[in-house]
Amino acid sequence: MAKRRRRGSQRVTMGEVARLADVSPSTVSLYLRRPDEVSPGRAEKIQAAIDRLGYLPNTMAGGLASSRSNVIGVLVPTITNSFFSETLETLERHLRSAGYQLLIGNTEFDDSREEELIRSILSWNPAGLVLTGFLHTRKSLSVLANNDTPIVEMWDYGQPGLDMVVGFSHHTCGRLVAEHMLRQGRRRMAFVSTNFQRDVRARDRYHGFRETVEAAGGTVKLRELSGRSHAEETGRLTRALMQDHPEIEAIACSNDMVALGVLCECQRQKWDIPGRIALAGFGNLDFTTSTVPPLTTIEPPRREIGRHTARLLLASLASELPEAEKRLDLGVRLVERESV
Amino acid sequence: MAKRRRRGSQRVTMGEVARLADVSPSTVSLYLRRPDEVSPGRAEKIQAAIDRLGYLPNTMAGGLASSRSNVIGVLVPTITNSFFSETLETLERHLRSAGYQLLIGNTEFDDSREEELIRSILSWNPAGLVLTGFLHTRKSLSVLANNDTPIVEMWDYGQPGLDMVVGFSHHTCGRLVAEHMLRQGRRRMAFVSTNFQRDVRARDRYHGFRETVEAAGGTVKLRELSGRSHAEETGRLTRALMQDHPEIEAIACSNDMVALGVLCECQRQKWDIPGRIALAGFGNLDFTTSTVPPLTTIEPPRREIGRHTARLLLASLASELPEAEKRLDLGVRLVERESV
DNA sequence: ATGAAAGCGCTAACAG
DNA sequence: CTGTTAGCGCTTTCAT
Repeated sequence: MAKRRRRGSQRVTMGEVARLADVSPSTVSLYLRRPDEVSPGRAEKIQAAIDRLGYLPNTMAGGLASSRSNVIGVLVPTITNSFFSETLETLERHLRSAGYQLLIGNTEFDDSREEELIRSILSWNPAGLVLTGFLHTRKSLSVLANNDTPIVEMWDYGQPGLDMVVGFSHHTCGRLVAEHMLRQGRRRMAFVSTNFQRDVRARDRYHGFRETVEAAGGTVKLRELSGRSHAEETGRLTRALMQDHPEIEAIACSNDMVALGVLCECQRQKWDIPGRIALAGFGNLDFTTSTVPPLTTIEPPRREIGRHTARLLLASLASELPEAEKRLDLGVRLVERESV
Repeated sequence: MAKRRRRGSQRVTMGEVARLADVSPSTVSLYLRRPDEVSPGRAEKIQAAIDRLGYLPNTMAGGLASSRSNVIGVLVPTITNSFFSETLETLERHLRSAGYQLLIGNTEFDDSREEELIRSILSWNPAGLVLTGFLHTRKSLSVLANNDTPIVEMWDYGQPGLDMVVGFSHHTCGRLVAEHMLRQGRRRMAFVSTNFQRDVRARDRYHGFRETVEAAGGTVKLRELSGRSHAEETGRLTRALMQDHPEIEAIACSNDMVALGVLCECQRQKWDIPGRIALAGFGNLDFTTSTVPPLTTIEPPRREIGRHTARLLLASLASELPEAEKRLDLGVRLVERESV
């Protein structure tokens, strides 16, 4: 049944629909875009022809002719991470219901890959572009400058940005955790983190943490994983950390997965949390409510970022976004549970 | 500097490059596609013009003219799930290096959304299509039948499929866990699962588990979450389960996140694992090595699915795939740790 | 090796 | 409300 025409792009064209419905192609086109501007009788015949032939419009032809597209490019460091993937999911939902298609690119925390992806996405003539963070290569910047596509930089806040910004301050996250631990009387602290090279935002959180702790007269030992959060390495690092610095009273982690690794190691070593040691994460992942003890963490506005990014993009596309509303700090919230 | 032409699709065209390089547009086109078929001198001038103007080819125009595209559509139930997202990441890497762009769609475990997405992706005239599983609406099937796009159905195995298949048997996963538990002398079992409606594959694992246990004279109590794995609900369900059926000696979970919830609840209730109760998950997520005790689980070939899906697609696109190699069972592996 | 010409399938004025 | 007429920016024969 299938496989009739090899290399057969779109099988049935608008022209064929038009012929079958006995109207002109432009009427079909109009019907597809603004159905109620076509007389009911013809509309019906056109729809019948479409169904009969199984017609699917050719997006490329449409895009070329109208010189605009319903594509929105989104670049994230990795989709293998519930932070970004939940943002993506929300973004997709909102944008799709407005008729847009996401073109998702994985930069793998690599600026030059981002550059390549920006080019590749721009060549689709996208209606909008969403990037993660403020860090882009000089070349990316110049490509972007030559382009009037609306851009949202998300998941970060605090720098001017290229166009629109939707995020929050990671520095503040670190500060909030530090303040909370200090309040509980802890002074000797450590920060266990995924690799800073991979994740610049983890570094910002670290800086916020360290500055706050030190300003209060405390100390911070840093332990950086070699890559993404890896459970075994986290355990090993934690063990070594506690051996080298048995005085440590609190550990802040760059994210909840790392914190889970630390927590398990503490269970294993019978270091009571929060008696012997306090522990905090970042992300408020689902499991943090159920660990023993439940994990104190930071709730980042993952889905809100998606929602507002979509909103700003759509407003910008409709030229309805005043300059003053182009930057949005969504803020974060400390979730106090029992581990600190 | 920026914002010159509003609604200005592509700023610089191939024609302008051609003019600046003093060649014809078709030579530029040729240079872009097969650089070594133009004379070195002109090639150089063309490249200079491209750089000078910051030319980016218009993908839509190219696609329309050649009536083929470098798009490959991928439909997954959710990207918010490391199973699919790792497959996606791998798939993307392999396909991108072959010059393809992924168009990713989220079906949200909803057949009719899948149908809509299939149409939407097909309208891009994609070079290939990747779907998750075998379950599609009748309409999706008929749209697909009218189309000669290569299709891979992934993450499942055991049915004929539409074209190519890359996956593994979820039924086998359930069986492997059951056999392992039976071997350890357990008979009274339970299966705690994410919602079957959302995840048909979890149901297959359950069936594999149940059939094997019952064939050996054991029993299986089923507890189904109302949605995706939710830590609090998992804890609640586990507590109730153990209260209603204190005789239970082993719990198999539909995935590792659920297992983590159960494990934490057991810690909380001081039910020794595996002494009082054995526990197994599915997924071999990173944290499973570090929990106390480490979690026995099933390793699904997440990244292999991505790799082989890319391989089959590419081979099929090059018409180099014999019928016999269109179906691939990647198998799974039981990872025995200390929780069973 | 290069260029001229003819579209790809659709949209967007415009005229009726 | 409907049809005619031009393209959108590129690729692809086919000559040269």
